[in-house]
Amino acid sequence: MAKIKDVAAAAGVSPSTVSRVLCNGPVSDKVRKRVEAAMARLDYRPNLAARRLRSQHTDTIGLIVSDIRNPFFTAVSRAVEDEAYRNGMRVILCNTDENPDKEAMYLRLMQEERVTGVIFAPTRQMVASIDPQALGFPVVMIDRVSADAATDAVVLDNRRAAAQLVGHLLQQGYRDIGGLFGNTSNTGMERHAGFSEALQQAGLAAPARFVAPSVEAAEQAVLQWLAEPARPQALLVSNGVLLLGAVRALKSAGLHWPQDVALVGFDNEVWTDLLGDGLTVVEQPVNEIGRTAMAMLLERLDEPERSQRIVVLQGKLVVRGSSLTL
Amino acid sequence: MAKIKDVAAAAGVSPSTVSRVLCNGPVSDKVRKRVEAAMARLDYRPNLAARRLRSQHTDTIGLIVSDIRNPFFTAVSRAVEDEAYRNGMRVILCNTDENPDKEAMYLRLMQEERVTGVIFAPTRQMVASIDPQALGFPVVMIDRVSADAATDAVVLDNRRAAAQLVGHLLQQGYRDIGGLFGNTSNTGMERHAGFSEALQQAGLAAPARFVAPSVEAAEQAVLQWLAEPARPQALLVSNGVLLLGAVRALKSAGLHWPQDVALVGFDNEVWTDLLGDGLTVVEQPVNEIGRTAMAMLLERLDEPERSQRIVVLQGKLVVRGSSLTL
DNA sequence: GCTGCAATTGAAATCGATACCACTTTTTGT
DNA sequence: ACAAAAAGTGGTATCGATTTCAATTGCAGC
Repeated sequence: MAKIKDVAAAAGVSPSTVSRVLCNGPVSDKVRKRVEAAMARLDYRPNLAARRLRSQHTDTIGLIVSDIRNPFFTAVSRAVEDEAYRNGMRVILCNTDENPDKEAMYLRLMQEERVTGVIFAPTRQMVASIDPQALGFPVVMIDRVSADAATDAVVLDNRRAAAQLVGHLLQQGYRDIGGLFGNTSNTGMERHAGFSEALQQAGLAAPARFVAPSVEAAEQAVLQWLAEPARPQALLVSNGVLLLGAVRALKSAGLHWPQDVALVGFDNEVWTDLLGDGLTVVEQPVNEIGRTAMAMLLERLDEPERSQRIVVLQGKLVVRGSSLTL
Repeated sequence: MAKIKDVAAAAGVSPSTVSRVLCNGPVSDKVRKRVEAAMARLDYRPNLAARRLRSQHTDTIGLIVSDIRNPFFTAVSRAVEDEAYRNGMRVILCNTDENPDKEAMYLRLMQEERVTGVIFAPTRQMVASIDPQALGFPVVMIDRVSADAATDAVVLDNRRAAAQLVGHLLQQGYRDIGGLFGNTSNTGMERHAGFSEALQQAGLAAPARFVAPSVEAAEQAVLQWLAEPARPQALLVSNGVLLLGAVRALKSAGLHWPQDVALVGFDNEVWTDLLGDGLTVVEQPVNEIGRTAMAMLLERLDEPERSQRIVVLQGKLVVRGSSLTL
């Protein structure tokens, strides 16, 4: 494979000049044309490893999520990647499966890659221990931040979104409302907080359960809950994965919404409006989350010393049949 | 950030020795311990760019798909990434949006990255023009290969799968069967071939339509088709994305399956068993596809001269309510 | 105690680009 | 027309690791 020296020889110039052509440095048009012709003739491809080593910038960002198969992360990833490539950056994607060991391992990998920055959806254990200073690159957290995080972040207004769902259920006449939340992420905790507050303000109890963030765990929990005598009239479910589990549970128990139990949740996944009269959900602005995270990372790189910033985005309540009046 | 020289100085050895510790070369236990202590003390992280440049292997593979938001590719990607990381390799993910220009651009990027190999789901236009020799790295194609491809490949037995669906519909008593296929991928073409053959063998017509691979295009096409007087009794839809469009179309037209029209398709997405009595589909072995593709890439790297190999996997017919007897 | 071989270690070259500096040529201003 | 500034070009050092080769050490066998 041709290298810069070969191109230089073929074009009758120095390697420096070829490099300048590559980087849009000052080169006369005549020479630039000759060099470009030589590159084309030799089918030259600059070696990015060499370039990164010498120039000390990798133009690469890390994107660390729990599981790309979660449609929320799929959508966010896609938005991040588009925005990254648009800015001439590469993305390294990592799945942690909510496993703090994997998180640590991938953060280490990011250091070895000398990434320019990282966009990270951390588990609850990890949130507080992320220190961009020690890591050596800026971090933008998404989806699961707490107030004590030391980085920029893009989050949904989880409390408010949960409260909105509760408010909607109250307005529809429901009083016995249960909440199901993921136990590994801060997001679950915040949604739980919003859920509790809203119900307490209404003077109602706020029975909540916490499960591992998997379809199966949610399905089992819901099955069990609905089999109990004190079954809630309505169920609020904290994210799309758990919501799928809840739907499966209702289906296998032969229960229907909203007659047997009303169901509301988070994440406007493609199937939520196909089921019966549709599921009422809070839709997250997934594209905006991804785009914003990438934009914040770029801004931070531009201006490393600016103060920490947290962008809070609002969800959109999408009312469908699963939460109608009894 | 500490470099190998600093570690060497701290441990009182030469950089060569540190490098040997890093690469499990021959080092005495005593020295190895000292070096490892020094690394830990300095929080040393090897610079992968430097390592790649010098060692001439990047341990990185490219994964080029049309859109990670397509659940089929999501699942395959995840499998590829797991298998890659398990073998100490990094993955660079690219979305081409079925756009040949983007495909070319990303292949070029892969050359600049000096990737070890690429796993690629190409558009129909691209399939024949991929030449691993010219590219400089081995390629394993997935999902959309034709007989004239010059690379290793992992594919579903698309003809047979389509024929299976048709056979199932025939057995259930359907005779007017229409097919909807994506017009950008070879996969669509093969499924169409299997569909046509099966119907011709039964002495029946095989009306088929081709659309852009998007939910919207499929929805519109199905709406229009079902509004025509010569509406088919059953519809076979070529992949999960189009299937979603078809479901939306039926819903908005107020039609029900299987009474108004039977519906079968590809890709066992999470929502296919939640709708009514469920959708009959062929499930692709997504994990196996990803794992196998990665494994084939590794084998090819191990043995560059071995003859081209195509692994054909079988889909699994999952019968549900959408295709029951009239 | 000496020889020979294997196991360790170090010195220096190298991977392929960019950065920096110095030098030449061209352009600009007066 | 001349000085000063700007533009264009080449030479060389350098990024941070691995690799190669040579040198040293340790140890077994006699």
